[in-house]
This record gives sequence, C-alpha cells and structure tokens, in this order.
Amino acid sequence: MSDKPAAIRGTNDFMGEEAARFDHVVDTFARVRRLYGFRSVHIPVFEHTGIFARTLGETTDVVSKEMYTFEDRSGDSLTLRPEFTAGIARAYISNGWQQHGRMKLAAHGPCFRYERPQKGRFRQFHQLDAEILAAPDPQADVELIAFGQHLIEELGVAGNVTLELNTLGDPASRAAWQAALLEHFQAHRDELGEDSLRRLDTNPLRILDSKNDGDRKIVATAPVIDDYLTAEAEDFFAEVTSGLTSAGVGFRRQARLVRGFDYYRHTAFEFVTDALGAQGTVLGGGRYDGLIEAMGGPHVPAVGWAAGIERLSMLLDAPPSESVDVAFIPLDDASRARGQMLVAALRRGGSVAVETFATGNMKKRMQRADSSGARLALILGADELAEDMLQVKDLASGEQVRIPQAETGFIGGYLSELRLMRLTGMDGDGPDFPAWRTRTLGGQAQ
RNA sequence: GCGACCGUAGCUCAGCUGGUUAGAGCGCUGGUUUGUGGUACCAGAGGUCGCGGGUUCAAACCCCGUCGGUCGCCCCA
Repeated sequence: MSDKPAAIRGTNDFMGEEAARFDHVVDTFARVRRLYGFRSVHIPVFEHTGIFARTLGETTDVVSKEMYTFEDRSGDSLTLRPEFTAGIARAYISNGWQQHGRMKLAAHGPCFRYERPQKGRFRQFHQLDAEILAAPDPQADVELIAFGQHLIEELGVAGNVTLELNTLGDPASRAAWQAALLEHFQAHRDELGEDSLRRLDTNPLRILDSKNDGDRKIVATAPVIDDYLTAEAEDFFAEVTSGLTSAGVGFRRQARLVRGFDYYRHTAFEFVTDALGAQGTVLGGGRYDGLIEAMGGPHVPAVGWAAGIERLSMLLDAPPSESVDVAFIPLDDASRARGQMLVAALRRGGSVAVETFATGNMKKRMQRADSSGARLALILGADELAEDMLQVKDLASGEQVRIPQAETGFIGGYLSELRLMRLTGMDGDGPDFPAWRTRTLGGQAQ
C-alpha cells in the first residue's frame, strides 16, 4: 500500500462520471464551435521557453514561477504550455498563416502550471480555446463572446455564470490610465496591504481586484479607464457593447476587471461563477492586437478566449452514463463461441452495443447484465444451441422469449424503435421485446 | 510561496479520556438443489491505521518531521 505509485501532485485521473462530464464539455465545444465556423487547430504541448516568457509578461506569476520549464538533451530550454494563445500566435507566424486572411480557430487540450492545487485548480488542467485572428473589427469580439455565451448555455450552466466585461483601451489609453492609477496608489501607499504594495512595482492594475478590505476603499476612489480612453478606444468599446446587446448577450460592466497577461488590449471579459470557491473564472479572454507583431510577425489584431474544462465540468449536472444495449450471456464455452457470430452481427450490422458476461454463476451473470444498463439479455446455453435458438429477455419487464437465431436481426430493429420513441418524447419504457416481436411478426411467433 | 484543516480495507467512514485478536456499509468472490437480474440470507478475500522518528509499560489515538489531500491567500482556465 505504501509503495503504490502515486499520481503527480495536481494531476487527475478521471473515470466514470467525472470522465463523462469532461467528455461532455469537449463534445459540446466541438459541436457549438462549428455553428460559429471555428476550425480545429492542433499545436504542440511544448514550445521554446521564450514563446511564453516574452509574450505573457515577465512579471506575471505564470512566467516568473509557474512554468514547467526544462532543458532537452540538446540544451534548449523548453516549456510545457501554460495556455494556448502564445502557441497559436507562434504557429501563425511559423506557417505564414496571414495568407489565409481572417482565421477562426478552436483548440483544446492539457496545459500546465506549477501551482498549489485546490478546488478548480490543478497543475495539469485542460482548456478549450477559441481565437479569431486577423480581425481588427469589434464584430469579431462580439462573435467570439457570443460563442462563449452559447457554449455556456448549451452546457446548461448559464444560470450559475455571469459575463463581466471591460475595456483596457488601446496602448495610449492604457498607458495614461496606468500612470494615473500608479499616482493614485502611490499617494495612498501606506494604506495598502502587503500584497498590493508588491503589485505596485510588478503589476499595478492587479490592485484593482484585490480582495483586501482596506485596498478596496482605495480602489473605490481610483481613476477609471473611461476617463482615459482615446476617442478610437471609446468607439471600439461602444461597438462591442452595442453588438453584444443586439446579439442578445447579457453582460455586466466591470470597470475593475483586468486580465493577467500583458498582451491584452481593448476588450477584456470573464464568465464568472461563485460556485467554485476561489476560482471564479470559468471562461476568460480578450483582445491582443499587438501580440503577433511583438513576437516578430506581421501586424495581426486578434481576440480570443480560453475556458477551463475541469471548471466547466464541475458546474455540470451528471450526464447520463454510457450503457450497452444488449448483454450477451453464454452458459458454456460452446455457446460463447457460437455467440461471437451473433454479437458481431449485432455490432456491425445493427450498430448495437453488446457486452458479454461469461464469468461467475448464472446469478452473477444476470446481476452484472442488469447493472450494465442493458435493455435486453441474450441467453445461450446447450439447450438453445442444439436447436439454433436464443433466449431474449427484456430486462425492463422481465419478459423472456425463445426465438430462432436467424431472427437476431429483429433485435436491432426493436432497439432502434425504442430509441426513436425516446427521441420523439414518448414516455415509458415502450413495449417489451416479446410483445413487440409478436406484433411485428403478425402473431406468427412461437 | 504563505495559512488552516485532514490522511484507518478497493470506495465512504466509525474507532469513547492512548490499553489486549482494528470495525461497519458499499463493492468484490463463492454459496442458499438442476441455466435467470433489478429486493433477502450465509460465508470468504482484503488493512504493517500515509511514511519516518519521538514520548510511554502500552499509540490508529499524544509530539515533531515528511509526503499527499482539501479549503483559503496569491494567481488564473
């Protein structure tokens, strides 16, 4: 027990319901993303360290102490991606994607950050990511955010999540505002908490969302971005907000909202929840017009967001668990061998999910068949084998009938009719198999 | 990186102020007359009480360290 291998801290093994929730988030993302014309993109999980170090901002916690960085055998410094955007920007430049004009890209997969794990926060976590590249217009922001909103609605968690929106202005606005903030906070230096004093040097914008009560008082009187926006920045934000309104996306203006990474400009937004303890953000992003240029590429304005798969999973109701349609129960080896043909025919010919239960006594096999969620049990023993027959038991009603093996195809028909009934909203379990068979065969059942 | 709480069978937990062979439920395996589940009953397997050290006649229980978990700070998805 003590020498059991342990998972690396902050990593998770998901199974059963947890895995089903995770998959449901990814599946829903894949479905909704197509509705907005986002194309799938796959990029490496690691990059040269500089890709992340230079773009995210040297002073951010992610870069200064949370990256998984190592040297490979040739001595190059590599880093496991802490997020997607920088890697996608790099791929854009590496491959000359400007030839494609405007690009809408979606990706998902693991990211890594060396952090102290807690609820909704892990060292290996998984993100959904959406980016619109070569898109200078505010309509891109609107479409991107609408996609995020739609995803959250499709996942059925919209009731727990609200959209907070802000603008950080263009570089000129941001610089002016930041200078004013710095001056304001310097003036109240002795009233600030320890953490915020440190932020004064590293990232003064961060003081705005401090949770410290003393800081909040000073924040309340701090200058707001609105007073420093250039005319262009103000127009841009107005178009985003009015676009969201006409797209039917509700939001709350959050003037103190700032985003972690240095590359953000103009639009910044977060879908937040209070259901995840200290981790409020479930999906967040913004505009990063200067990023690709700063990495040595062409001037490519862009917007994007990332969402935490685990965080979304935790808000989800449990999706229905996967179950098989049919349980095959052979009573001996000869029956099992004969049954392979029937099982193969059901799977390949009828798209029927079949699981074989061939261990334990009959009672155990039935118990396992029952807990598998199968609707029908196919029972095959020496008696049936001798006459090319098959027992079919409806596990919902308990009714059982003996049919010729040649009629196995009916099972597929029966199951698809049940599925159809469920899809058209009919209640109940539907007819049991024996009754259905009698009806469809016009009473010539034996 | 900082703080608080926690760590007993595969899982969820009980174990009184330290005292003799550490328990339950679920799960697992087998059985309760011939090949039938979703309800019962019987039996069995499974734990060096996270790990290391200390206090004590005696420690799952007390102390220290360490690892891990949970929650918060920070930061962020």
